[in-house]
Amino acid sequence: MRTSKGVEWAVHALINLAWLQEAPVATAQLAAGHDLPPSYLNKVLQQLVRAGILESLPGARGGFRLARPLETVSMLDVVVAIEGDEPLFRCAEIRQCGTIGERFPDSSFTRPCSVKSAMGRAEAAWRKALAEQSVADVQAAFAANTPNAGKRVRRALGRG
Amino acid sequence: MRTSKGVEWAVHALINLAWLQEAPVATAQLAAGHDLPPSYLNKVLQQLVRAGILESLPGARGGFRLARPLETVSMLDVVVAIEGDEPLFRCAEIRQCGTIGERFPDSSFTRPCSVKSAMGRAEAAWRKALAEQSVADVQAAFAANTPNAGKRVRRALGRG
DNA sequence: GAAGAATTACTCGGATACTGCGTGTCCGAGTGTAACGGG
DNA sequence: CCCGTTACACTCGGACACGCAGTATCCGAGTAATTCTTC
Repeated sequence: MRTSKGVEWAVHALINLAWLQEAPVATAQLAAGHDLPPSYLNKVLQQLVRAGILESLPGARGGFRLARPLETVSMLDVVVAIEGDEPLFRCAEIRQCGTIGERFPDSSFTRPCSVKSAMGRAEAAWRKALAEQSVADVQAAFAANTPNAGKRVRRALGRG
Repeated sequence: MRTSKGVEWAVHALINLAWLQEAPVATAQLAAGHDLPPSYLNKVLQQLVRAGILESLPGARGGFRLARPLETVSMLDVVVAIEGDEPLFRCAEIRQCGTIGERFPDSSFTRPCSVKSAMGRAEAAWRKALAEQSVADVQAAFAANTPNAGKRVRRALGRG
């Protein structure tokens, strides 16, 4: 079990787009910025568009642009946009199957499975921690580590 | 991204083994208990043995047995035993690559990646929640939902 | 010189292959049990 | 009747296929900018 690479790509792309307020950036430029396969990055960005985080502009001089400020985009929003909102732990209800499960009356299974509940509590903690961090926070931490981050990014993308 | 089925199987198997204190149980019996593929369940149980949670007894009348009481086994122990201790989010350090990454001096990357840190905080919360719940707790919750759970399991496995 | 139409170049978007891991299955090595024969 | 030996049945353990989701790629539809022609 591991998160797909798309999450890391998406967050970095969002931060880079935030440095370049307004101006749309093409997939090829963003991909070259971090040595990523352009076509696959494009698919990731499309998922962010469907989630309402980005907006796309077609045609020449087109590209992707932030649909709303990063302060309003949580890390959970990004993860859900890329990975989908399926739960990490999907209970198959095996407690109800087999020679053991059949020994219990159906009324035993009206309460949720205790294994599912335990895993669900941990997953809720994970989601909560993700929801409490905005991508803007991550951008700020990045900027704190590296001087002139915004300026460097703008120059690297030829918009400085 | 989703946890493998083996986690659910492992927890149920551990709880069932806990009802039958001492007596070793063969894979085939545990598998029949919840309608699981025996050979694959066997592989899962082997992983629990390597983690020191179960112990295996070869030969006729052999099988698997708890190596230590479930109070000392956390849900995190089970997840790590099945899924491995790899982090959920593996940072590829793409921040250092490409036209953008190359614009930053190496000294910028002595601090950990902010994206990695953000994802790591959420993962830590997940692990903490898992570590705070023992499998015995889950067993207790299961027993609270279903009357005579232990007796039913022992009868289903022919040890009643 | 200005306006409009055709052309061009560039972009996104989805349809199409490939790879790796989770899933599932099979067979062999090893061991405790039981049966059997001898004392 | 008791003990040693032999054969057996059962178990785990690891080696071998399969399928699906994540990964990666390519090509077509559509649009804005540009160019050319005409007035």
